[in-house]
Amino acid sequence: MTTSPNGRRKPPTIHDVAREAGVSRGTVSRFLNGGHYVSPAARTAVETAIRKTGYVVNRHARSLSTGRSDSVAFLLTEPQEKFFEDPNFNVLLRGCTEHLARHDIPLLLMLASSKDDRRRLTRYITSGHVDGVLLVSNHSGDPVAAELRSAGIPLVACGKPLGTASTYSYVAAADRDGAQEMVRHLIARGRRRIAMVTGPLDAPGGPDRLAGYRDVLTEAGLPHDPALVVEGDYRRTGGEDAARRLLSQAPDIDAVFVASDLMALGVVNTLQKSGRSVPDDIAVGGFDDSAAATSITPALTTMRQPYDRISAEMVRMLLAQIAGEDPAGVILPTELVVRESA
Amino acid sequence: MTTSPNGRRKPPTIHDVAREAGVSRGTVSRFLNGGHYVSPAARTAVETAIRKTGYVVNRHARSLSTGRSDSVAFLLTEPQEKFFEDPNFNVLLRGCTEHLARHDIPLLLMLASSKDDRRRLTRYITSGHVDGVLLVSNHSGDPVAAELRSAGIPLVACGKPLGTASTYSYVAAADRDGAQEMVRHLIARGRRRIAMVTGPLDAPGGPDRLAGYRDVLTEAGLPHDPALVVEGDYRRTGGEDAARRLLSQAPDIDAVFVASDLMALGVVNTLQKSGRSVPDDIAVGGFDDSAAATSITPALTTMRQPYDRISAEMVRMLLAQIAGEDPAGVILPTELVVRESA
DNA sequence: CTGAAAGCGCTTACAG
DNA sequence: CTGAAAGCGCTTACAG
Repeated sequence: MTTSPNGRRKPPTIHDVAREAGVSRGTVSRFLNGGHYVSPAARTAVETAIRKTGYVVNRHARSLSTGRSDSVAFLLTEPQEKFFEDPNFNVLLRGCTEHLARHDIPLLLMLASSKDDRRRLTRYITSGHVDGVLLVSNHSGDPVAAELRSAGIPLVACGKPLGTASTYSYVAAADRDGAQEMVRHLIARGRRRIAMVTGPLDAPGGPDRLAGYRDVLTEAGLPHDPALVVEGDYRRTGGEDAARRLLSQAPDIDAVFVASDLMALGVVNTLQKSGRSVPDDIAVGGFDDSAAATSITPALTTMRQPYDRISAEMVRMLLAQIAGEDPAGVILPTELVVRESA
Repeated sequence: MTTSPNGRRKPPTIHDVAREAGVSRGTVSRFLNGGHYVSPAARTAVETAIRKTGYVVNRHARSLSTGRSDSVAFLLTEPQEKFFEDPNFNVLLRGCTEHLARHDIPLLLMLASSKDDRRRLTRYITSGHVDGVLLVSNHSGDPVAAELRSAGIPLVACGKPLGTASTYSYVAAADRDGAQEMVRHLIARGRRRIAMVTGPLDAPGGPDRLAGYRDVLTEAGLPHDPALVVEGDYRRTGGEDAARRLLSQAPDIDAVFVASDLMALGVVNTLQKSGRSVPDDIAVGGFDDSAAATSITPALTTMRQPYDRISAEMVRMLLAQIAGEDPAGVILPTELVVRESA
């Protein structure tokens, strides 16, 4: 390490290591890239030299040479920006960061709020600055996803894309099965007049959870009353609005299945303010098992989404795709977590 | 754009632009880097050529050449990992990402959970992979911060470092002033037996908020009863524990100032479960004005931390430092937000 | 104001 | 198994 005029140390290069080890730079590079065609003696010498010099590869140089960037983007597109206020987001972002770190791959966080952002980021990504994209976007037919795919960028989305022609990979929870299980649980608790607050129906998860709810009503021989279903927006305030509407158009409900914990918080709050007791008067079941679930009284009974596994799978699939594998979809099971609200 | 064997498009290079514009690559580069010493004619030709070719600079090549990476790290170190579950974290992370995006600088998210992580990331950073670091670490004398600084890496921390010898920049809220204002508010509401749940006292903000509380007790001629002060950990469950202890060692309190909203949620919950009404029996004041503040009933009266400004300042200061400016500290004012809990 | 050329630190056929 | 050398796409003194 020499010191440059500005006081910052100049890191050792592959050249320093080669000199130290008494081999050529090519040999050092080969050692760095898997160690094929490197003799034991050379390997030892290089290992020692690396330790001695404190050498760390210059990724810019490597990237320039290989054409790979060895980094990936975590992209949040506009319609899902509110997800940022959702505790699930943290779990997902954190999981992805950690799993990537194990492969020594940095994560670039990208937020596409405006159309301008979208254009800028699409350009950035398609210019080869990242090897692939972890996409959080609930928008059906997100233009970004389409553009990225058509540019050949490896991509894994969180949530099952709506529409048929999804040409990209995704990882999702078993939304329909999970919804079924929750509604069955509500019925097992003796509830018969079960309402539902759905997520946006044009976003992944939305229609499937609603379908699961309907499946079980039919299965149990319960009537399908349109007054029982209200569309929400995955926000707490949306839950409050939904509960108010439900209370006015179907005041006799004895349970509500809410498609997200955050909305469920709003629902419980509004219900309690209106004088209803949860779960005695009205049972409430959520979806997610986010940190929010245990933040209220009564603690929320909910369907656990395996966000830890979801992030692990997203990373695994993205790396596989970067390595040349074809896109695929993965569905992970949810799990009923019974607490106090239902 | 030509198409390579693997089907991915090969992006145009500066060479393509130069050919298209009928100038040398040097001229294109000069145009790209500020446009100095470029004639109007050349400028126009280059602009047209860039548009026509869809050219985007290859940052790896640029970085290799300049020695700058044009990216920064957002680093969360171990003691503060729990911050990840704090809604404030999102606001901060998001703000930093957005402000950096305006300068076209990507943010690399880094989590240092273990000692291994710390070593790996320190190496990564000091090897010139990023130009600077936005640090979220509440640990006094964080070894990472010290190492980074001694390696000459530009660094801006969130929160005022404890200890005297802080050689790095920071942005913090006016913790002591804010605490004072909240306690004065409690007193103005007629409260006299005011308890406090502090943050960790070995972390930024902790001691200052406690000091502010004490300032006002003295100022109001109120006694300093050790039974009134309990140390928390910035988590919701920590708030619950603290409230339980308070209730047993000082059952006659009529107000609690809690050093964070998340802890305040736990405090309110425990208070209510014990049969106390908030704010009638016991008023509760929080700190942060995070999303959590309005998630409970009664809505939390709290001190607003200007996280939007904090992130803006952090980015501004980091870029200034990268450009050669000396480190500095910035303190931003807080603001009382009166809701229902006090 | 502009071009030719060196150099940034790697990887990777190519010859041996 | 190994070395010499070309090449990745930029920037930046240097000459003009």
